[in-house]
Amino acid sequence: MFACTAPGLSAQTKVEECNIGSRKEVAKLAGVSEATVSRVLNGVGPIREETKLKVLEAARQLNYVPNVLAQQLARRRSGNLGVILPYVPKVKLFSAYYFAEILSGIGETARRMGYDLLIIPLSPVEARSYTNLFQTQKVDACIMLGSQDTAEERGALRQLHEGGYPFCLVNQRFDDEPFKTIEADHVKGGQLAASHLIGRGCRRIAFLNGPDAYSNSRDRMKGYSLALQKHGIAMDNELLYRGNYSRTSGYQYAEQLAEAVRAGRVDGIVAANDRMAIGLLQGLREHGIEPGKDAALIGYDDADGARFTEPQLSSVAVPFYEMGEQAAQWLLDSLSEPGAQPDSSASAEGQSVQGAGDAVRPVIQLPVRLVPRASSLRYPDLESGQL
Amino acid sequence: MFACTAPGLSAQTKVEECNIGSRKEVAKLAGVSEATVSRVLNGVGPIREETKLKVLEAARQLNYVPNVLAQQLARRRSGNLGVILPYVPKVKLFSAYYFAEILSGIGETARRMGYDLLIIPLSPVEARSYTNLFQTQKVDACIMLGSQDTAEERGALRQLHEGGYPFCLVNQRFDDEPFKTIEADHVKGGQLAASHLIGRGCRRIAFLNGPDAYSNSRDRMKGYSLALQKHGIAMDNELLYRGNYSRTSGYQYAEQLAEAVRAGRVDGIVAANDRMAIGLLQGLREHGIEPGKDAALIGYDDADGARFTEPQLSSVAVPFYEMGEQAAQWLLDSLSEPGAQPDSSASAEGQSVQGAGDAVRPVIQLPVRLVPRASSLRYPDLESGQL
DNA sequence: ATCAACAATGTACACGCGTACATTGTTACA
DNA sequence: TGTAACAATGTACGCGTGTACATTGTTGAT
Repeated sequence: MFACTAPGLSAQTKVEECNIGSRKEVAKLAGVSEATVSRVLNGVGPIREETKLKVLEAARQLNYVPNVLAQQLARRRSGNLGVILPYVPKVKLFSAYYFAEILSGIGETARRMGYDLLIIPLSPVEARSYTNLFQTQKVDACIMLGSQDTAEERGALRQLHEGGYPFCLVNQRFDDEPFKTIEADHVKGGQLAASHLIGRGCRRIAFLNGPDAYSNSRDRMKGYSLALQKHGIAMDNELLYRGNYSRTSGYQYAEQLAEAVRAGRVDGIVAANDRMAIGLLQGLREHGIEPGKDAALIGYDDADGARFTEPQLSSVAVPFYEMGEQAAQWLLDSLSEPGAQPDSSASAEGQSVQGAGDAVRPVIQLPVRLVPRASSLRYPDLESGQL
Repeated sequence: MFACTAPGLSAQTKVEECNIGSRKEVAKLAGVSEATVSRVLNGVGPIREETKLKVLEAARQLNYVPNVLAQQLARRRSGNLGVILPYVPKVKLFSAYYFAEILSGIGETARRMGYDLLIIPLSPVEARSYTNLFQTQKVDACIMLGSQDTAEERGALRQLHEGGYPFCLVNQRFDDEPFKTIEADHVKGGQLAASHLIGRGCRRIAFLNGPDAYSNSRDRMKGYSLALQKHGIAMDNELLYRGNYSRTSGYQYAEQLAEAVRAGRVDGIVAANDRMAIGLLQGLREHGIEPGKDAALIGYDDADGARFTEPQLSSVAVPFYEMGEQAAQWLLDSLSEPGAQPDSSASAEGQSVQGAGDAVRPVIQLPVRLVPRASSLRYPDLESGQL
């Protein structure tokens, strides 16, 4: 009847029983009560060694595996760590370096801590309510990727926080909100990028930024402007461009920027991520501008692709993998803390926000690192008019 | 007491009750039995319109959300689609174009069909037993990514199949096994790649392949050799190289291949994936060989990076996203089929293998597509000795 | 000898849901 | 008018665990 009665194939693994025995059968075979079986398998309470062995042997013999679903119900814990992926039209999220790295970090940590990863791609249609996710008990905690600072999102997250549900944002900070957040020091990153170009002799530095709905966009902008200010270079609004972090959106500015470089109005470009930078780099070359020579170009993220281009793309490395690791670690640690009432952390952190303190704001910032490559070499002696 | 009693913040969303009411409370408020509540919410059996409204109103008022854990237990279905990720040392899997695309496809389809994605990264230590996953009821079905053809893996999958657990392999075929499989036509792909180079005038075509543990490696090899044979070019074992699909492993052969090109022993190179091709491309250029000019180079997969290089990399596009979609679709469809006994498909397909038939082998093959770019241009007039 | 303390185990129930079966009220048709 | 069919709902139980509490047997101190 069952497949395990199939003939010859794979005598490799001897399966003594094929259908999954339940706890009851184990108890009967071992000659003890179900409770004892449970205790043995969970290592709870004092058990006579002999009994323990009997139970374990019976379990082995029946090929017993506890039903996780039932455990979850009884324990009122799913053992799942949710990962929310935003819906971005026409973009395959996993394919973005950024997401892929963070997910890897989360996945590894979750595995180590005995949690499973429940991936939840947001639907484009349904209203954004995260509480539902927790109410159904599908997840014990949740990590939000790629969320944007919109009123709707802010509201949904507040509701979550007020409900005392543990969650953590990665690479997106909501100012004036007490949300757990892991991010990188993008102000510093923007500063590093711009300062690097300045150090290479650039004085007219364009900045191709991404949407302001991302705190990291705003942070990089701040860093860029700090760097200029520090070196006594005036900000020029004409040199600020806005893309959407796609390669295409970088490519689209190529003509305009090539013209500006040729006219001597731009001698260096900071792009807010590598995808845009790569698109831009290719476009510039098509328009006869050689990055690293006619103008310096630096990207951001230090994605794989930065090493594929010609010339190779200077960038700012962001520890996405580590950010994922830490987010998961932090969140899962907080679950096993003493005051693990869903309420506790909410109210505690609420205090720190109500009060003066920014000190206790639950935001962890990881450092970024400049990665200079050929695209930002730029020989100052080849200024403009060279072509 | 609860966080929802917090003051001012976010009057945005009125939550009438904060703690999750259970079915019992809804029943009481609506003045019906729990069974009726259940029926209304699941749309089962005939219900009087008036009762239905009463129940729905009560549920709304109590902010009732069914406990998924309990549903899963009662229904004996988790509603989770498992995705097994192999453990590859030092490789962040999500970051591979290949995985990212497939996962996106799976994710989208799963979402559409009401399933959640349970990501299961294999641990490096524990023995490879997949049955446990099903026995614990964590997943209803499972998609295997990146599995290799080893004795251990074969055994584990057989066990799964014999247990009647529904699973599906993606981009990896186990010959002589009745496993559900979605792959691409890599024989054709290898043929396309090699034929393309031949069409561009190449006659001494090196092949940088990946490990033979992957069926797609073997298939491409077959395609490569078919193409040569078809054009009357003799196979030369000296021209076969073996990498591990990493960029580094491509880079490592650069010196050797540059030398061969220079010596006129090689005028075209097929690489079995883009990562190796990109590493190779960069290495070749460092050694003074210009792909697309001194020799033709073509990669495989048509990853993002293929458009980043200089010259841009010719490649063979593989519909990874669609493969993910179809795998998920197929698997989830099969769950709701009439003969949805875990046993049925196993025995049925077992037949087809015991018998003569290869016709019913549950393998779906998707087409691949040549994507010519600059790296395979190669002007025949610049044969060898040009440098 | 008595009784407290404790080890070891069994009994009983809760977890929150789905659903088979029983029950009641209504309709239609003989 | 009797009855079969059916609509609408309630009752009762199973899903497979975890665990509080009860029970029994043993030990050690009084």
